[in-house]
Order: sequence, then C-alpha cells, then structure tokens
Amino acid sequence: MGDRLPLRAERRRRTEGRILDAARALFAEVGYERATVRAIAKAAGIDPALVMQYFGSKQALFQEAVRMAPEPDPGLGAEELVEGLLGTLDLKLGDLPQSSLAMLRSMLTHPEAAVSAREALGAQIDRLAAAIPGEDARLRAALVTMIMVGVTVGHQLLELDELRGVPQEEVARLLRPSLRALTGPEVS
Amino acid sequence: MGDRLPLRAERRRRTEGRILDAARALFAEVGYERATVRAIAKAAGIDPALVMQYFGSKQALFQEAVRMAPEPDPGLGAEELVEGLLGTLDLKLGDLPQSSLAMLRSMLTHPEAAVSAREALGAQIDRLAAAIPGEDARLRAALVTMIMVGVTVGHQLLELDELRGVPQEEVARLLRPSLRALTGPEVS
DNA sequence: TATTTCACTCAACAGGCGTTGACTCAACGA
DNA sequence: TCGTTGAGTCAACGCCTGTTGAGTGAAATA
Repeated sequence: MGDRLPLRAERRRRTEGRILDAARALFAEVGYERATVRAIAKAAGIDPALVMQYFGSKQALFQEAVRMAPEPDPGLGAEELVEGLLGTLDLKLGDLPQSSLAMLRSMLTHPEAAVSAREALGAQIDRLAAAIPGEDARLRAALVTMIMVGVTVGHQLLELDELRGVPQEEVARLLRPSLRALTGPEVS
Repeated sequence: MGDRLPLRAERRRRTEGRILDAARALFAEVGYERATVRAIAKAAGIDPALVMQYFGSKQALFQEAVRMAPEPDPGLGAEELVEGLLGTLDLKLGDLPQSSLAMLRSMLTHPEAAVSAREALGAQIDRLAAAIPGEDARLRAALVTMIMVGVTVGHQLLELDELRGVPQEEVARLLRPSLRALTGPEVS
C-alpha cells in the first residue's frame, strides 16, 4: 500500500527520525550541555559518529531538533485575537511538543537556545501585541508571554508539587482573569 | 577603627569573599555547567586549586554561593499579606541578589539548583498561600510565584527587548491587577 | 556478475573539565 | 629567634567531551 521507497533512502529517513526524537527527548529532559552526543546516539541505537555524519555538529543537531513550523496555526493567530491564547490556554499549558520543551529547558544556559527562545517568544509577543489595544501593547504582550512561560516552567520543567497533577483546565480557569487584566476585555 | 584581625584570618576571609562573589557572578551569568572552576578562580584572581581547598568541590561552592538568609524579611512576610508582594513588587523585579539569579539561571539544567529552586519557591508559595483565602490557595500562590519567575526570567535572564529598559514601576503597575486577580482583593 | 555507492561502525584524537598532592614562603606562637 | 602553621601556587592526574578518518559490508547500479 505505501509507496516503496528505495531501501536505502527509507533507512536513512528512519534513522534520522530516531536521532531527532532521541535528541529532542534528551534536550528536553536534561538540557543542551548534559545531553551528550554519546547519550543521544545510544538512545537512538546507533554510533555517536553517525550523529555527526547526519547533522554535522551537536549544535546543528540542536537547531534541527528545536526547529518548528513557524507557528502550526492551530495555536493562536492574530485573527483569533487574544481569545486565541485564552481559548487554547490549556493546550498551551499541557501539550507542548518536545521541541519546545527542549528549547525552554536550555534557554537560560545555552546561548544558541537563548537566541531561539528570544525569536520564538518575540514572534509570540508580536502576534499578541497586534491584538492588544493601547499604548503599551508590546509590553503587555511580553508580560502575558512570560506569564505563560513561568507557569509552564513550574509545571513542565521544575515540576512543582503545587502544579503537578492539577488538571490543565483548572490552571487555565485560574489564570484567565490575570491574562485578561493585561490584554484588556476583548472578546467574550 | 575596625577591630584588627590577625592578618591571616583577615586574608582568608577576604579571599573567600572574592571567590564567592566571582562564583555568584559567573553562575548568574552563564549557569552552573559553563561557569568553570578555572574561570571563577581567574575572576577571583587566585589559583583554581585554592577554590577546592576552600569549598571542597564545585558543587559545594555552588550551594554556598546560592545559599541565602532564609528570607531577609524586608521582602514579604505573612503578616504583610499579599500586599507584601505587591508593595515590593518592583524591588522583587529589579534588585534580585546575584545568588538568586545564579539559582534561577541554573535551575532548569542543574539538578541541585533545581532542588534549591523548588525549596525556595516552595517557601515563597507557603508564605503566599497563608495569605490567600479560599480552597485553592496553594495553587493560586504557586501561579503568582511562577508569574513572578516568568517575568524575572524574561527581564533579567533572557533580557527580552520588550522588557529591557522598562522602569520597574511600570512593570509592577501593569502586573498588579493580574496578581490581584489571583490573590483576591485583600488590602488597599 | 562486477563495480560503485553509502549507511554505519570502530578506534582514536585533542581539548577542557573537576580534582589532587607536593611544594613555597610569609605570618604566627613559643 | 626558631620551628610550626597555613594561604597560596604549580604541575599533573583521569575522565569525559565533541569530533574525525579509515574501514566494512550490504544495497544500488551497470
């Protein structure tokens, strides 16, 4: 049923995928520095040298592992305004892809990850700011964004007892007024 | 005028201070992994071996550098209730000691820093929760705490353009309603 | 079938890391 | 004044890191 790829290309594709998956998981779990090429290769079931052959360097592998479609749109678009964020708030809180977690985990200690993070957060801020009225829209948008980052850090990365096991809708419910206070009363 | 310490003890005290200052600065700037013992020693103007002689291990040095008086009280006490946080909000945002920044910088990638962070944030949550009425006080307190962490991360560690150069009172002013939405309408 | 291609492994390199033990020499106590 | 203490240096250790180049054997090509 599936198209029969040449065996070699198929193998290559699969191996590349396994490396990327292992890399994302490890970067997300322990961050850039502690996720060694050897550990990633082991998790992918291959030789460390192959990682270099596929991606050139650890840094390049990281960038590839962290790269995302420049906003998968079922997220929040400018047209959905602020309610886009509020509506998918629990999704944002709970279902972040491994690539995002990898970036968040490393952004404070790995310079390149910090660059990626500033880009991604900057884009998010831009989108939000376009939907917020008033003078200090960008500042408000930045605060909203960092609130989400802070809560995500506590929930997914630090795994604070107070946030673990709490259903995402509950968090979203409590957070919504705080965010609305910053964005202004837009939609319902 | 000062009491004349024996020269040796005085030197020791000074050197230890210089090491700790250099360690705090570097841990805060680049995090635990990238702040090498050699770099810390160089910044303190001494030999790397002396760091070990003073603190035993890099890990022990980190713990010492990050340790704080268990709440210097001119911060927020339970008796000041939530307004304690809101009142000194700009202080919290701008004047964090190097030791706190060192902990925050490393908390996502260094396990021991994560432990310290969970302790410190847990204590903060406890204090806040005691001042928040209602069922989900601890959850609300945790969210308030992580909001502060998120904004601090964006401001001090990621140095987002949108937050850099913004006066702390401005940030505090915009943030206050959001926090109040979580804590409930306490004092003024 | 003979030849080339290429996914993959193996062994090793150079460099940086935390850490150690022997040493130096000025400050101290008797 | 003379032995002792201790702050500080120096050179080196073993380890782990990212990275490399030669080698292998099965799949592709002709």
